[in-house]
This record gives sequence, structure tokens and C-alpha cells, in this order.
Amino acid sequence: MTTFSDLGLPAPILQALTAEGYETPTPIQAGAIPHVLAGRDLLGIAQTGTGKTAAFSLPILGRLMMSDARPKPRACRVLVLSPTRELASQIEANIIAYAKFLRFSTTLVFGGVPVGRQIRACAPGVDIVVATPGRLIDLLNQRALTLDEVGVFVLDEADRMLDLGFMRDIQKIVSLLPKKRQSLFFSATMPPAIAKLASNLLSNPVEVAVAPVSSTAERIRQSVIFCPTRDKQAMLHGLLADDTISRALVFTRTKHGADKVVKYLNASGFKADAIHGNKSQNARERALAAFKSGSSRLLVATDIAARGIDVDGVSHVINFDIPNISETYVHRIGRTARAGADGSAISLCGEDERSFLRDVERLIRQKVPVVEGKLGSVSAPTQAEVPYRDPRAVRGRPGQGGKPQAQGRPGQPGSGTGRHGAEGAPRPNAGPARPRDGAPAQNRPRDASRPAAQGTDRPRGDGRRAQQPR
DNA sequence: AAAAAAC
Repeated sequence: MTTFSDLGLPAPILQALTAEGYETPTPIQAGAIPHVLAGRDLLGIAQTGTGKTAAFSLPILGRLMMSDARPKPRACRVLVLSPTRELASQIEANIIAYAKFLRFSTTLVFGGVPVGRQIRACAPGVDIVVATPGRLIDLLNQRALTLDEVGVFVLDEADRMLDLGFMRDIQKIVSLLPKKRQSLFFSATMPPAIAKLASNLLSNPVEVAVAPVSSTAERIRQSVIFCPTRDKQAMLHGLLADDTISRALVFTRTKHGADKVVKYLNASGFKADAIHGNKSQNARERALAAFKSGSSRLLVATDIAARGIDVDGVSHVINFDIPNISETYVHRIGRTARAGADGSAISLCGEDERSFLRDVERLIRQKVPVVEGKLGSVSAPTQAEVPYRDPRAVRGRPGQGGKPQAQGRPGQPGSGTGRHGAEGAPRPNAGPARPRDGAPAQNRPRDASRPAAQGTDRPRGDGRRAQQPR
């Protein structure tokens, strides 16, 4: 069996892995590490929760060890980009854990926190910068940081980083990188159009794709409940009565929707927090920390939390809305069943979301089993306590309606029946290389790990107002 | 019609 030492990683990194209790590389790690150590460009595609961060972090540390060079003032040797601040923070914490026995400096660069500390952290030069695009460009414009010495450039969630909303920033950043560099792109999904963009930025890349998207959700019990939009809150209430839900992440399509759901849940006696981009960085970090620590078992999120975020023991992902971008579904449900655990993903599908569901099923190349939900007792004046029937089974005249179900109908969500791939499904090897939370920070902006005292729910000073109901 | 990401 392959071990981390077989992959050519140097001793101090192996020691850190041992200290963290990791034994066996996951397939993406085994596939990527030797190529990255050899200096190749790489496109890495692997299902969620299989240790992609370690797949690039470990060999990057190995690369850094090959040279005695120190970064010049305001320069960095490795640049890692992430689509959200929380993911950037998590990546940096992982790198710090892997670099436990090494003396490399790392720093976080992202918005929503004071810039001064980040500028000071960059001033002497830093080995590894983990950043989101906006603040990075800010620092580059201020000449607080230069990319002239970047030897390794990483795009995590690469397809997200290369889509329309981020493309301009990425182009700007790439234009400031040395031509001669190593580039590593990672994601669980890679739509063909984006893969083409990616290939323009990579030089003769190795492609390591260890699991097709279709098997992404093998250990996740997926189900969909057809539910009129107006009954969704009551349906969620009904779902939460299930006490096998130890920790649930509820996704909504909009920030306003997330706030509404939290309000409803709190009024119904459930403690829940929201996390989305209209919250202050302080409130975002508090909500995530409360969810991670278990002091709050429900987190209601926009797609800010869809990608990469690693929380142990998320038993359920609930899609309050079906995402309109199908790839997003794969990332959302990947927040459960991480690192060999299992989990459930339940999606509420309103009348107007059927086409989104069809898109998702086409992407994952499977039908999502339909279950009947039971409405909770609150705010369902007309249909309280009435099980909601699948309209596909009810509607349509014989011969032309009623799309057949491709898979058997599992029991109620969380009942443990109707599970796919429970036996004989490939499981990641035991002990994938993922560090625990709370790794000590070195040279990181203090504000990122220690929120400012002020606790508003509004963004600070960006001119936007919190969203108001109309 | 959305989310994220700088101030």
C-alpha cells in the first residue's frame, strides 16, 4: 500500500502527518503529490472531502524545502487563491498544521478585516500567502505585496475562480505572476467550458482525476421532497423533528432567504445562525465557530459555505432551495459525508425548481429518490400535519405524465433505509490527511482569527445596506 | 433574479 513516504515527501512533513495521526494518502493525494514535487503543472479533480488541500499543500512544502531562498521584502513564494474568506482561513490553518516542524511563514490576505496587519505581515516577505482576490489586488495596487517571486500558484475551487464573477480579478492577478511558475488547479467539478479556460493558464499540465462526478455522492443518502414554496418552512420544521439530525447545514439561494429561515427557526424554538456575505466578518466567523463547536447545531447559509468548508459531523445538508447551477449541488452536499463518514442530503423542490432538479440529475447522472415529507406544526395553516405527496406520482394522465422513478423510494429521511452504496462502496482510506481545527497561527492577521469586538450584522463601510424586505 | 470578492 502506498504511504506518504513512498510519495517522496521529506521527513519533517511525514512527522507532522504522523503527529496529526494521518497514515494513508487518499487517491487524489497519491496521484498529485509526486507530480507536484516534480514541479509539474496540475489539474486535480477529486470528489469533495477527499483531502485536496493536503494534495497540494504537502508537496508545496516539499518544493519550498528544495530551495534555501528566502522571500525578498514584500514578496511571496507561494500564492493560494480561494473564493471565500472562510475557505482561505481553513486552507491556511491546514498548511500551518502540515508545516508544524518547518519554519515557513504564512499569511492570510482577505477583506472584511483591517488591512494594516496584513500589510505588516507581508512587509518582511512571506513564504505562503493564502488570499481571496479582492484584498489581494488591493495590496498589490498599494505595493504592499509583489507577486514577482511566486514560484507556485494555486487556484482552489478552480472552476469557481474562473467563472464570470471572478475572471477579471484572476486575469489581473495572473498578469502579475512570473511567466515561469508552477500552477496547480483543484476542484471537485470542472465544467468543460471552464476546463478550456483553465488549460490556457496551465503549461503542459498533468491531469489527475480520481473520481468521476457521478460517484461524488456515493456515501451520501440523497433525497428530494416536492413541496410548494409556501410550505417550505413548515416542511423544514417537520424535517428537524428527526433527532438523527445531529448537525445540519441548510442552504438557501439568497441572503435574504437565509435570514428569513433563521428568523422562522428561532421563532419556532430552534437555535440557528445565518452565514452570508451581508454579514460582518465578525458575525460570519462567530456563526461558523458556533456550528463547528456544536454550540449551534443548525447553520443556515448561502453558497458562501457551499465549497470547501470542512466541519466534522455534519449529518445533514438540507437544500431549502435547489441551486440553479448544478455544480453547486455537488459542492453543497459534499459538506456532509466527509473523510469516510456518511451523511444525508435532503432537497426541497418547489414548483418552479423542477428544471433545476433535472439539471442536477443530469450532472450527477442519477435520479434523486423522492420521499414524502411531513409538514411541521408551525405556520402551515392550510396543510399542517398533512404528508405532502409527490406531484409526479399524482399529476398527469396515464400515458403522458408521471415521470418514472429510476430508483426505489427510501424511507423517511434519516431512517437509515434506502441508503446507496452502504456495502461495498469504495471508502477513502482511513486517516486522510486533514488537520483538526484550531491549528495555531503563525504570522497570520490577528483579526482573521480573533474577531473585532464590534458585532454588527451589517457589512462595515462598503456602502451597501443590509438587504431589506420590500 | 444570485452569490462571492476591496474600501
